[in-house]
Amino acid sequence: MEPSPANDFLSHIAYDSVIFGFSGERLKILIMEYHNTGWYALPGGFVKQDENLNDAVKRGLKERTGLDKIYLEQFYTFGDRSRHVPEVMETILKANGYSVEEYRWLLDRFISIAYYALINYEEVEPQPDALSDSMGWYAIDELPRLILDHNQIVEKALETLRDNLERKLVGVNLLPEKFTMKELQKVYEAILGKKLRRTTFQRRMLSLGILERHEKRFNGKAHKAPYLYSFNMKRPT
Amino acid sequence: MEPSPANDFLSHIAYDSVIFGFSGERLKILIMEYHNTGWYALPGGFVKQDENLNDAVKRGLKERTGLDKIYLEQFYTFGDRSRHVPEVMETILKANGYSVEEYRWLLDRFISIAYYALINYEEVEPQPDALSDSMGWYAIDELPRLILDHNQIVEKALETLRDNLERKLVGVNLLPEKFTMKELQKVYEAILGKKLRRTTFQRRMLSLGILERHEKRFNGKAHKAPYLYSFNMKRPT
DNA sequence: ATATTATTGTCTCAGTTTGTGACAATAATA
DNA sequence: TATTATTGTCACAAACTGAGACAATAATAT
Repeated sequence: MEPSPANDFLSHIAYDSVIFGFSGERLKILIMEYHNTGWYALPGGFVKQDENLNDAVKRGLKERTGLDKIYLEQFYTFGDRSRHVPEVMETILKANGYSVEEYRWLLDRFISIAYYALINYEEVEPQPDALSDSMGWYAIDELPRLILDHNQIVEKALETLRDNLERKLVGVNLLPEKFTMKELQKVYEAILGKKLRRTTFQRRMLSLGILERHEKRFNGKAHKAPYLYSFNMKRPT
Repeated sequence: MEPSPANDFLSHIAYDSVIFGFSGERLKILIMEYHNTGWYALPGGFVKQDENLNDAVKRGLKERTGLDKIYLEQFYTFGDRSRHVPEVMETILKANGYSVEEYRWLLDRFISIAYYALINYEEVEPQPDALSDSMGWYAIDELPRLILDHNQIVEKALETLRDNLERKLVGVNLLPEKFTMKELQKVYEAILGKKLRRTTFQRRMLSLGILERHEKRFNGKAHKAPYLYSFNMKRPT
């Protein structure tokens, strides 16, 4: 997030984003580390007075990843009182040399609207924000402890992603434009956390009629080369 | 909603609830009518400073319906700038004789967290709030025009309800404790907006293994009496 | 008592989808 | 030219679904 005079933003309202990427056959998310605290958190931000909520999230995503057209979905709004721990933000501000006076609004209680994003891992150059000195990928089963309720937020994001996987075919958003059937299967397996049967998976995907088959990809490996496919539908924004 | 000094509530944050009931073989929702305006709206409210978001919604639901343990689900948070039309709230306040000065915070921009609730129609005694003179049931295909984006909110609630119907078996929450298979089928048909095949429906419901069969219900009708069933799982809160 | 009526619970059979293994095709290597 | 690892497809069984048939049965009419 970008500290700024209070009146630029709607008070009490924040968003957090769980940005999924896929690499090395594993599902990962982007985590920020705050300066001088050893604390980890989800990338997030605030909503400007004259800005749509969804646009605020897109803006933040663009700043952190450089990407414009990302699969993005709102999945839950977290509003428990217990997520209000002003000491956390106070410590972060101090560790960054910001005046607690000037940014007092950050110490208020916030309700956070949580989004998850699916991106092509290879296209991203993670950009830490002003308060954090790094942003990096963490496999979802090897996350550090995150501040506040951010671990719960990730948990719920994963749940939702799994629920939506079959119904909305979101898996393809984690891959490059063209991909092999095996790569697609690996994505599904990483999200669901279980192995799938190759023949059944291939048959089902093909029967959906939304994959377009292209040329083969020759890997230089000593076996039959797989076809490349692309997703053949307008992807949701 | 209950007008009140600004500092009792979190600014910029509201909730709206789409309360579904089932009666006369139709799916209906509770709609409020504001005093002296002819305007209709979803029942909603605000979150107290020291209150969990979910508890605020439960509190509001209790006030409007008298019911305590309701199936309740958060489904989307609406945050477009376009939903900020201060003239609407101003008119409503004036029409009710409230001082616009004192309740100026109500004219601010609000982000609304939307919930849907499923209740047993017969148990409810709708209670209008201070600003409205009536609250009544409207069939979902005969809704009046609602203020702001409330018609869209209902639309999205319905979509979500339909999506969740099969996965979460929420249908039973609209019926009394014990119900016949035919009644359950009518609920499903009302939600999905289409007829279902009796035998297939019955077979599927029974195969789920979550319905408990009880005594028959004798309607006094000249035909075989149906069994009563009850739902045999802890219902989500 | 007995026939009639409307609805319910269950079964059957065909058609479709899914789980599972088999197998030929094929890039690169030995 | 044989070998190797994988890919695309098929075949068959098992499970599930759509659609109709039919007996069982509460109340009413005869």
